[in-house]
Amino acid sequence: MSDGRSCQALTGTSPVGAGQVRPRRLPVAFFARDSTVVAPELLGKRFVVGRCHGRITEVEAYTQDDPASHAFRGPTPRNDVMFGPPGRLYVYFTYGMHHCVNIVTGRRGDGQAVLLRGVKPLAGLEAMRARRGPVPDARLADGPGKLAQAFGLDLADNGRLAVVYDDGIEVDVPPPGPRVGITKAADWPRRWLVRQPTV
DNA sequence: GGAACGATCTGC
DNA sequence: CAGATCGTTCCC
Repeated sequence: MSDGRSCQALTGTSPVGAGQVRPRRLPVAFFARDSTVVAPELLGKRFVVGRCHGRITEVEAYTQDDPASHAFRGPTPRNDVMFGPPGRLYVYFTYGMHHCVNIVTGRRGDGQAVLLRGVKPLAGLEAMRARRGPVPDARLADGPGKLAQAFGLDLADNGRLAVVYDDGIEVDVPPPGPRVGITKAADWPRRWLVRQPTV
């Protein structure tokens, strides 16, 4: 920890911490805002679970007044974490076979979250490949279910603290577009993707 | 107690 | 474009 080598790994051409400034972990306060504000700001940030790191490339915002949100009808055993403190992972199981990963936003009691829909793998590629099987690296985590599988996240991780770093990378934040994979309020412009797929 | 429906992915 | 596959939620 205190030797020079661990610092070296965070500088230079390494994909981890490739920005100009020292990587800074996003504080809980970052997430204690409306999901429609937090979501676009998460683009270009680095999502970390153990050794697996990924540059966030696609997100969707869900608020409590959103008919498409799990929080729309109030707290339930499944969505309870959404109403808890910000900065936690809200993981749910769907379609009988997939997990999806959110980060809770807003104040305690709000019922908001940002769905992580895609990241570009930066580190821990071996673990991701092992979990995802024979697919191109670019396809390891370019979808909500794939992202959860690549990072090894499931219901056991529901409510855990989210680990996200700001590497100081400049991201051209695009205007939001309609959401996908839902039937209710799909046209609400609450989906953000980085312009160039290779952030 | 039962039925309908997914914030999806993959292969045909 | 349909099938996989099962937990959650809602209705009776």
